Amino acid sequence: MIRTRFAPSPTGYLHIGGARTALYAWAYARRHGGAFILRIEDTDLARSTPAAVQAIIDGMRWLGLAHDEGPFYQTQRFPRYKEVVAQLLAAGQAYPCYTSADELEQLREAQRARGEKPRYDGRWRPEPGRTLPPAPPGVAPVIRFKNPQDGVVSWEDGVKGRITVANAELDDFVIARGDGTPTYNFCVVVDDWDMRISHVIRGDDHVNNTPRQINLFHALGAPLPNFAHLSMILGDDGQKLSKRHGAVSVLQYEEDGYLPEAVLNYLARLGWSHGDEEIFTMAQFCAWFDLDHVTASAAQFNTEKLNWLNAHYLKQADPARLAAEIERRLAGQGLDRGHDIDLARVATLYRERVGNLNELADAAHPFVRAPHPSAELLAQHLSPAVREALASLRGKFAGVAWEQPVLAAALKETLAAHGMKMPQLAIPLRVVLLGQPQSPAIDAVLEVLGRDRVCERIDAALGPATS
RNA sequence: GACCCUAUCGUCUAGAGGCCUAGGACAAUACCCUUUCACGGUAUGAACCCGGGUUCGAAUCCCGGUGGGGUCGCCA
Repeated sequence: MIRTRFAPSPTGYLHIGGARTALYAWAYARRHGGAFILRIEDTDLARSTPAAVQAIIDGMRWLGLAHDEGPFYQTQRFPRYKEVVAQLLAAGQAYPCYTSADELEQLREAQRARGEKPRYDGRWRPEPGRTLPPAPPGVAPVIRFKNPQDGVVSWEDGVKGRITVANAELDDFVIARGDGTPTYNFCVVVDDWDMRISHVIRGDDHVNNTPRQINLFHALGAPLPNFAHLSMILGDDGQKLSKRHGAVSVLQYEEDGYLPEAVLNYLARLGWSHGDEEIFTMAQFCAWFDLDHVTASAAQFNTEKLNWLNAHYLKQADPARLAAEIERRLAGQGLDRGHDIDLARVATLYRERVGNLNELADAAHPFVRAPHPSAELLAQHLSPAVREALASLRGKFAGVAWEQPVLAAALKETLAAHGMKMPQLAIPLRVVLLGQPQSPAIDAVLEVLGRDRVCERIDAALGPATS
């Protein structure tokens, strides 16, 4: 049974890198008919917040990455961790350490000065034949894991291949703090063991933790899961993503008018490939996804390609769905009431010309509220000849059947009668009706706008002087 | 600094020794389509980090260099 998990720490929102990690872990489980587990790693009581938990869950929901089990919270598993710590202590595989934070800092400083890798020196590590100093009174010790000192730890990483680290590089890391709460490297192991995780798919930044965790698995007599480390995603500018720089919440993409399927497709393709396939559904992705084709090197985020995918999905999106999205956005501007425009028709008209939902809502704007083209714009487009043609067109519009072919015919008659070419009349008409010189085919716009609005707007533009 | 990882067009990538005069996609440029602007279509330019090996033959394997990234917390 394949079991994967996504294990974010709730210290912030779900960003694009986390989303991709979740996506790959999810797809891997789906691909193999396994289970995808959501686990909230909130052992850092000081930094974890319920709001962040909610933000992560909301982000996952927006993307449609449903978990089969969980969410599990590490803070609710403290008794279990305590039990395992006690077990390790009893077996002599962990020990209390009374070194203070200050002493540790001094130690690291000295090591750095000597050009060494800063690490705990094992001063409280019990060894046969070694006498430890008496425990300082009043100090609550941390518990450290007794890491093997010889040999190497080696594993076959699902994306990076064989990775080998010497135990001499590792120190005895803390598994429980002075206050008794367990720490990350310890909890992950106990959880992955208890939850029978078969494939640990996570960010690149955990590669260095893996050998320690493997040693812990061994000490616990637990079976080893497979590990796969995804390399990181760089910003559009090639710089590392951080809260300060470019790392935005996936929900920000929702705000910015992206469709979740576009974001998902983009993320799927960022760091993984299936030959030349660029556009595919999540069902296809799940059928194809494999670790072998995940790239080992870092990938740079490219907003333009995301935009292209978004435009692609917009073109084939259901008009009713788009109408709801437009409505939601218009509501945000207080424009959702007092109109009888069929927004689904507006969406059909514009969905292949815009890049995102916000642009779509902007395009719908003049359908819902009469535009106010500036005097300059009107002056620029409404020459006397144009006004004349417009007036006669207005006359035709009053009595004609309101259907696109009929409207097109009326337009052509007017053109012929006034010796004009289509753009000469269509562009001014666009300015008058929508407040801008570009739009979809003018006859289609006319039809969706409706007779009343069209006539009102032409009248308003021509003013009382013309009749 | 130490350790670990990594390196194909500007970007995402295909490529698992001969199929590569290196393929696709985004972006760029040009043209076509056209009722404007888009969309769409066609075409063009654009890359194997460097140096050594191994081999009849290397983008592909090995070593070194360089660049990039990660980690070195009683954070996760």
